[in-house]
Amino acid sequence: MSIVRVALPVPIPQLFDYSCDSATHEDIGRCVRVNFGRRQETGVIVDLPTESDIDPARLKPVEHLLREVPPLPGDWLALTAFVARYYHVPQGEVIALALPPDLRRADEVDDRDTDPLLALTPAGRQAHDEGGRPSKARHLLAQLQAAGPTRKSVLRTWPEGTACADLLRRRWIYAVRPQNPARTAGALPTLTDEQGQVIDTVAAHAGGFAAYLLQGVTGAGKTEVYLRLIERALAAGRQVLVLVPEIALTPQLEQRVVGRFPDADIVALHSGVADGARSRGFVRAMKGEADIVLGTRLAIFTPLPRLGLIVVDEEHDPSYKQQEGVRYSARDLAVWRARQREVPLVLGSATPSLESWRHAEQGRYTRLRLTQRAIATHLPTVRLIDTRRIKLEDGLSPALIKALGERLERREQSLLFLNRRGYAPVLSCPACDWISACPHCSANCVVHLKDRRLRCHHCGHDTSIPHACPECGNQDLKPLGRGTQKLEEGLVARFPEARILRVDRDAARSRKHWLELLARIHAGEADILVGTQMMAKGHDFPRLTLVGVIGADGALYAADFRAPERLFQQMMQVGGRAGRAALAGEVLIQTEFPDHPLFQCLQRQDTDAFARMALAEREEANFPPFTFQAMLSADAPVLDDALDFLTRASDCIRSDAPGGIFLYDPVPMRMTRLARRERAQLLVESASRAALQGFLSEWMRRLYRLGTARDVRWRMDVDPLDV
DNA sequence: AGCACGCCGACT
DNA sequence: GTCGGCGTGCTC
Repeated sequence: MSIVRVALPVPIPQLFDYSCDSATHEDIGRCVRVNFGRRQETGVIVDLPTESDIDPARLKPVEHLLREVPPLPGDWLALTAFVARYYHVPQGEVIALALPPDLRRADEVDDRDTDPLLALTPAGRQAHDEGGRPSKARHLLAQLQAAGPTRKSVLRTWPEGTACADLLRRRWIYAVRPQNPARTAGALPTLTDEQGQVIDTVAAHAGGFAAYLLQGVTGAGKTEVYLRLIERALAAGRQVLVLVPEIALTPQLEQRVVGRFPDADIVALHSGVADGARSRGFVRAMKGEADIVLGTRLAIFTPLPRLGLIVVDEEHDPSYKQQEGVRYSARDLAVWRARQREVPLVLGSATPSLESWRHAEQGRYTRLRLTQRAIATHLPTVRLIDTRRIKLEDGLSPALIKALGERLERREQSLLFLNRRGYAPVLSCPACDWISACPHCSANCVVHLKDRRLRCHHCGHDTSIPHACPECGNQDLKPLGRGTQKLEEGLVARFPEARILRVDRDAARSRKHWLELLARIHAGEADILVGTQMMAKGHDFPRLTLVGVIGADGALYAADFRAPERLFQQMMQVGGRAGRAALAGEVLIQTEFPDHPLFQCLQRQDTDAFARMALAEREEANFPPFTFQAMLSADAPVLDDALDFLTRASDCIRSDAPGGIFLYDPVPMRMTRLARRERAQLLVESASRAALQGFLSEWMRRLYRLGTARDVRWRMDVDPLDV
């Protein structure tokens, strides 16, 4: 009779022991079905302890041990254990998040992908021809050579069929992908000297852990560097993990990877991938069959037995941080995982996060630079338009209007960037004080004139636009401010001959809509694009030569200390859209603060100067990355209950907090009300990550014991992005 | 989180 | 007299 220690998907910071006659160490990492309280749950065996702290008589037996699926590997369990420790969440919740739902239920995994057609690789043919000491593996190899490509299920019935996994592991055989086009042996782009040096540097230490911060402006050829490094890893028989930001709407990198490695087994993991395919990809990766896993933050949890390289593209992107549930940072976990598996890690960005920048400064990461634009001729020129003394027409300055007119004449594309969708951010009554406040949030409902709706962009509240003021009956309600729809409307009136295309979350409702829009833009069916931040990323538009930025100043007023960093990153990114190919690009930024250092750095496109300045400010103010933070937040139907909880949470440890730990006072969150709940937060800070972690462990122990009023919910966020 | 138990208020 | 409110406590 053995004891199994099980992680269950419940918000209790413990593991649970069960008895199980048949379990052995081979079963660590396997799913089990167990009775838990009144109900049944699926968990994962994380250990096989010799004895339990629980009275043996109280141990319930495991209901079912699922042996149909291979066990999760030890390093994967270690990763989930680390996430549980670092982010202070129960390991069972981490596992529930990391494991595809189908797998946790251990349904029969679809055979379409698990029964691949197997064939010899060149290495396999070589091994076969060379002969060597007879073994099961070589015997099976000879059979397969004679029989030609064979389904795995068939091969398994052969005398030495069990050696199949061994052959796959040695990369003597591979899964033939039916839809593979013939390998395009087209000429690879010529590398610049810089690219060559970067690749050599990383490749020189391919055998162990090393973190690289690859800094290169848009068009400097970061992707080509990734591809060459991937190529080398694959040639060495290793798997590669590539993380991309949550704009999985852009299939761009995926296409380039697929195009470059047509023979590789590539697993894509993003929000557009259905559960079934996700499970199959997970299993293929775990079995060592997949060569490349390309996905958004969740992909960091893919088990990869032959892992040889991790790439994090656009490492500064905030979408690597999960903002609910288990609040992990996939970028930070990538560093941990690379160290754990002793493989190199490449963090790429044109505008690195200040956290990574600091790590590079401290020598924890090796900085690599790509300064030359590999593709286009020049960087775009950036012009700041001082809007303080000029009259704007439809939100546009004369200079921007003139620039747009010139592009129309030259039949080039323009992009107007306005990070505010809808027609106007608020509807107001000039006669009284009424505004279109959301009934559930401390935010205003946005006017969507197209479908005559008022919508809250935070909670989704949706009503029709009233015909008269609900307060005073005035029929003349005025939309205030300007969103993408209104900007579009003004442009249509001003440039009636131009083809104007709005690209925001309303226009690109689904992946399908978005791909259609992209296709139209590429086909040259638009002269002026009006877009939100979804236009900032990915995609190069060859005829795009003008980017106009409207309403950038908001970030300068923002209370969030990271707002300027984000603005700079976004501006650099959106500016990078302009003038690729042979056409020179121009970026016009309308601002009331043309002298602001941020805009000055932007004009010179001097990322280093901006980073130095921003870091100096952060150090002065004692903000991250010079200090480490955690945020305890609570919400309840009534603000006072949330504040009350946080006060008690603070009181339960305040007197025991070691020196160097700063506990702030509980305060209402910036957006206090969200979806009928009122929210408050309590910040903890320390100059030492270890000290903060030690404090958090003790605090969490006490918090779980602290009684919670029934309608209060709380959570801990380690390394929060929004403070 | 669920789901029990348990102890006080207004209802057939 | 019961149905049911939600405070408290436990789940191997």
